[in-house]
Amino acid sequence: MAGTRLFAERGYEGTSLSAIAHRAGVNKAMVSYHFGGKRKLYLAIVAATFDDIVGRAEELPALRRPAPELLRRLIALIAETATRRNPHFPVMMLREVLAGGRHLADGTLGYPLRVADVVRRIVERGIREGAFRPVNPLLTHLSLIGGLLFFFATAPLRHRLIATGRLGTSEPDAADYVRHMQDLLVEGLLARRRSRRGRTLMTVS
Amino acid sequence: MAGTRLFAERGYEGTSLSAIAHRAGVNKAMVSYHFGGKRKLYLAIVAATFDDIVGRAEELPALRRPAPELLRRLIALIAETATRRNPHFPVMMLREVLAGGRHLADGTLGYPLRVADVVRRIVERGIREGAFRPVNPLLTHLSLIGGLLFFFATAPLRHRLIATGRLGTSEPDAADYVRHMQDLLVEGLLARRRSRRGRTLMTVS
DNA sequence: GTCTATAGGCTGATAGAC
DNA sequence: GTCTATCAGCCTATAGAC
Repeated sequence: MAGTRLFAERGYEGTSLSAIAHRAGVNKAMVSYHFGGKRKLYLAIVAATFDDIVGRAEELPALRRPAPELLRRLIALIAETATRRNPHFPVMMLREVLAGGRHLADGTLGYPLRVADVVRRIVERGIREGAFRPVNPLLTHLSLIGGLLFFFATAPLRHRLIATGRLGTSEPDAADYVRHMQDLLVEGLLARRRSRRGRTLMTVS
Repeated sequence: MAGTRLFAERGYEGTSLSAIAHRAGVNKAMVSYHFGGKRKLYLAIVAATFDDIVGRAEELPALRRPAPELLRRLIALIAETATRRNPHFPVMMLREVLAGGRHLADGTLGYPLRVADVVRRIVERGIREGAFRPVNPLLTHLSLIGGLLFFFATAPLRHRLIATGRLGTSEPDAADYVRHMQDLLVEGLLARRRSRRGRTLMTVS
C-alpha cells in the first residue's frame, strides 16, 4: 500500500490525497475510485497492518512452553514485525492509541485489546507455574508494548540526531534491544525468595 | 495555554486556529496577533511542556544517592509530571518523537537527548557501584521512557474501552504503574551471581 | 479504469475599523 | 488590543470525457 509510509510519517490529517497519488504515480481521483475516499483507505491500511501482528501473537499462548520463553518469543515476534514485515507498524499503532481510537471503527479498536490479552495469558501462566512473581498482567503489557513500540517508532528521530552528530552513539541494533527487553522483562518478573521491592517514593520532595 | 489540550488530542495538523480560538473564547485573529501564527504557538507550547520536566529530571544525578533510588525517583518524577503538572506532556512528547522532530527547531529537538543523558548518568553510576549489571544505558532509557509515556498517553483509549465494557478491569492506578515500572527496572537491572540471561530467540520459527 | 476539470469548504494569515 | 471581513491556497470529492 503506497499510502502507508505517508500516513505513518505524517499522520492522517498531515497526509493529503494528492501526496498519496503522487507517490503512487497515479491521479488522486484513482485513490477515491479504488478505496472509496481517504478515510476508507486509511482504515484499510490500519487493518492490514494490525491484522498480521495480532494474529501471529495470538498463536503464542497455545504453545506448551514455559511462560518466560513465551514472553521472549512475543517480544521477538513484535520486533520481527517492526523490522522485516512492516516497518510502519509501530508508528501506526502509536498514532492510533494517541488519537484514542478517534479514527477507528469498533472492530479495529479491539486490536490493542487482543495484544493485551496475549500478554495477560502468558503472565498469568508464569505466575501459576511459579516462574513469575505475582504481577499485574495489564501493567506488564503496557510496559512491554510501550517499550517496544517506542524503540522502533523513534528510530527516525535517532537517525536525525545521529546525522547531526548530537547522539553520542550510533544507532543501536534492533537485536540488542530485543535481548535487552527480553532480559529486562524476564529478570524483572522473576520470582525470588528475598524481594527488594516495596519502596514507593511516589512523592518527590 | 488553551491550545495545549487540542494539540495533544488531535495533533498539529489536526488542530485548526479556529478551534483554538473557539476554545479560548477569543477570535482567531487574536491567536496570530499574540503568538505570531500557528507554528510559533505550537513551538511555545512544546517548549513550555518539555522545559519543566527535563529541567527537573536534570537535577537528579547531582543527588548523592544510590543509583537504584535515583532511578525510582526519576520514574516517580515523570509520573508526577504526567498526572499533576501537565497531563498533556506524554502525548505531546510522543507526537513529537513520532514526527521525527519535523515540527521542531533545533533547540527543542534536544529535549529527548537531555532525558536520555540523565538516564545514562544514573545507569552508569549503578554499574560502577556494582548495583546494576553491565547494561546499555541508551536501551535502558528507551524502555523506561517508552513504558512510562505509553501508559499515560493511552489513558484516553483505556477510558473509552472501559466505558464500552471491553476492557475487563477498571483503569489501573497511576501509583501502581509507577511501582510496577520501578520494580521492573530495578529488579531487571540488578546485578546477580548466576544470570539467566543469554537466550536470544530473535528468530521466530 | 484512468484521466482532467471543477465544485464547495476549510485553512492560516492579514488588512483595516474601532 | 480586539474585532470583522476577506484573501489566496489547499483540501476532498466527484462529474464527465475518453
